[in-house]
Amino acid sequence: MPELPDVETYRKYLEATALHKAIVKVSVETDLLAGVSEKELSKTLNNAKLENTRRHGKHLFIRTSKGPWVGLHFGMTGFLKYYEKPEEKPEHVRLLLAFSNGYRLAYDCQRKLGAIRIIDDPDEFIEDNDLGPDALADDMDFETFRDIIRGSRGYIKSTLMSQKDIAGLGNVWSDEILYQAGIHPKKKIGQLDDGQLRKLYDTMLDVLDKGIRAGGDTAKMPDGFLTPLRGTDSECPCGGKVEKISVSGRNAVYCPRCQT
DNA sequence: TTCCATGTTCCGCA
DNA sequence: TTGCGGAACATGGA
Repeated sequence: MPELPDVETYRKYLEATALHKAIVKVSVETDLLAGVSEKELSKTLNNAKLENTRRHGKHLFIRTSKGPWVGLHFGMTGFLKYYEKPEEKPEHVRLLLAFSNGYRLAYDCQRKLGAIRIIDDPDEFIEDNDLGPDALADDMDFETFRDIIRGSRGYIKSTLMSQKDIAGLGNVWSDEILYQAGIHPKKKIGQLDDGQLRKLYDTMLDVLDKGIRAGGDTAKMPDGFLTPLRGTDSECPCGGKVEKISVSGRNAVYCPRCQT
């Protein structure tokens, strides 16, 4: 479920498990390679170590001891798993690193919508791909947020989800933020006043923080949150029914009573 | 069997 | 020309 809270969780997981260990073997599924050959990837990773990580939006960057970074994007179904016993291997492994201590790190991606890259400079990558500032970046203050949102004209949900505007929010967490802020997903940006944008900004930071603390697990969010109610015919605490509508081709889940 | 999915990219229309 | 909304994409589970 890789939006910002999930990718941040994978980043911490990788930092806690797979750093500073010599890589002795690399296997990769070539379909997911983006702008890099299998040979180049192997050359960069073999006998190298993973030194540190960085996240921008839904992208995870891992610096190797040889200099270049490995860039991982998780698509809709990607995740990381670190394990020792071969029988713990997950089902759709697309990149597998074996370390000298016998453990392995798997990048799993069932639907192949993720990507594996070699990146010389993450900042350059962010610029080349027109990614907006990360939703949790230090310099994402309210004024910056407001100016970014005001620079767009469509539905508020679409703008929140646009990685070119703000990087990190996807379908599920944008729904949660709008729900907590009491704003209808199909509200046009021109219809929102600064007070509502302020509320949206505060809510975004709060929801992402709680999402990260839950390890990105939408089912584990406490009462009063929308994410555990997705997909079911559920009732909002207000007593109304949670509904689904299409916004820019995505499923938006919301409460028509609480969100106007 | 058909539909649907938490991702991005691309095309057509205002 | 630019930006937005929707379709398309790949894969497999319900």
